Amino acid sequence: MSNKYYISTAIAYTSGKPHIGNTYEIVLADAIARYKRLCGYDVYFQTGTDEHGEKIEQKAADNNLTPQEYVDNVSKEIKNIWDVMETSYDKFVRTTDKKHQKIVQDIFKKLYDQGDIYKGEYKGLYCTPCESFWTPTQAVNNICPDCGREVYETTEEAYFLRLSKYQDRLIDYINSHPDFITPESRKNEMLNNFLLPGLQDLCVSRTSFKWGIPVTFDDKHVIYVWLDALSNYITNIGYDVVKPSETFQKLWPADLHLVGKDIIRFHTIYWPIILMALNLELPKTVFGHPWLLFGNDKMSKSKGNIMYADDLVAKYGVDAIRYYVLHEIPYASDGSITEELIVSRTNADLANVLGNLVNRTISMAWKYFDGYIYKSKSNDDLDQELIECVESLEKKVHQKMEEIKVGDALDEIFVCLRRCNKYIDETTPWTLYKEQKEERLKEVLYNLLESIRVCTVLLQPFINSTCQKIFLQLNTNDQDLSSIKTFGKLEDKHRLNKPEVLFVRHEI
RNA sequence: CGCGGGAUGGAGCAGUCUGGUAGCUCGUCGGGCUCAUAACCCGAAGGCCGUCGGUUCAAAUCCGGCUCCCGCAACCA
Repeated sequence: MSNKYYISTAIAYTSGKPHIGNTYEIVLADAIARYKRLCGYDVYFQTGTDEHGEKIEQKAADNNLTPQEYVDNVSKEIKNIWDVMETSYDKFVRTTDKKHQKIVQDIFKKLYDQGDIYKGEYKGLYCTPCESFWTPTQAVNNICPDCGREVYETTEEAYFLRLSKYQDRLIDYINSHPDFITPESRKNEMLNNFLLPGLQDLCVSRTSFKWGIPVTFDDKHVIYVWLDALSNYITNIGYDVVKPSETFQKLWPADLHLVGKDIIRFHTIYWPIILMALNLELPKTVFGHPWLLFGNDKMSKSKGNIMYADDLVAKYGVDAIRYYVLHEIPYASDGSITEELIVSRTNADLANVLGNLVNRTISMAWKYFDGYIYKSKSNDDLDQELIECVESLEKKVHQKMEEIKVGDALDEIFVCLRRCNKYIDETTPWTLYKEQKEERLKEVLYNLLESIRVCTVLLQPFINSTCQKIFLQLNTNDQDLSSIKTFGKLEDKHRLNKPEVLFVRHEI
């Protein structure tokens, strides 16, 4: 029984620097990947960049670079942002990798040979800057609905993927696998808008530009985006049209594809059909996550409301930004980000609830016992209430994470942290100290420190750096899930390190 | 009548499936405490749960009409 877990993000398009909304996905994937590792899974976490297409060709030309030089730069920039966000991907793939290109060519040929790809003609209204075709109802008055520029009637010889052939199989699959597309509203969209009315075949090649993977048997054509980009999920883990590797056998099918809601269609219709045509299993779950809006508006350069992850991290710290995006996007509806919101969220949760709790508790341990802690066996009602809250936490977090409700999982942990702050006021350690109730004071501090430790163990997937700082202050190596199965892992007569402020408060 | 999601105290959300004193975070006001990062804890004010009608002993919750907002609507990262 393999306990592998294969999680992916969509690969980022190298048309420019990704903004905080684009960066959300990698952070979300990272939190899930780290959580699964904490749970003992053998996790494989893949991300990367999608580097072909006409838009890239033009951008490169605008910058007086070759397309390869251009994507090398942007891919590096994207990878850097992923690193700034402290994401723990196992592999960063690029669609310009030789190996990927070769296997995509093999896949294209295989599908052609077996009749799933055929040569035809594409006719439609095309917007060159947007690199996209539009239907007459979309492009009213021949104006591109996306950029407002004029579209032109174009006819192009092209290869098509026979989607209709697999349509009924896919509908059955979706209906019999309720977890395949989440959230459920996305599933309905796919079924009602595309599958049930009947699929048109998908155009999978272009002759209008060169920057793409060539079709081996017809050199006018390059392979168009989706067959190239989607295949990254298998080409980088050892897929081969003749003999897939052992690694591939172990890792495929993927457990979770994380994608933006804008490209859910490609991942839940085109990709499954490509896989069916290759006679491969389908990924277990595709999650179409919502977006991060600036206030109520979509982030865009023309609106001038773009926020970049690296700028925000420089200003507020990586965990403040990770916490913000993970907490703020509920599950099915879009989230919102502004600097004011970041500041108030950071102050309220990270500085006031978490940071201050850790600081005041460790400060008391130093003030009253010179940094030593003493294990107790307390049975006070107040203690029991706190301990129950802490002992039930892992299960609650687990449930939320299984549903990919990361913000809710964080909320559960913060309920416990708030409970700790309340416990301090209930037990008033400073009074115990004055009244020289030393044994009780030891108990209270122990319960607090152990509660903090448990919460910290569970916070690791989300804000790892901060958790490492807390563990250092607690001076403990008990950081894995097995250490929180029973309350009371911190050892008797253990000595803490000095307290240090975890999050400074910001002014708006 | 294209499909789907939503409308809950000042803001953001949960609760709706499985009807029965409307809950959480932030904000406001009052109080407490002093270990701590002007933080923490307690209390209060503030909602006819979008609207109209129906079912029921009882509706935020079930059924129907209406209004408004949002997503999707095919080769767009």
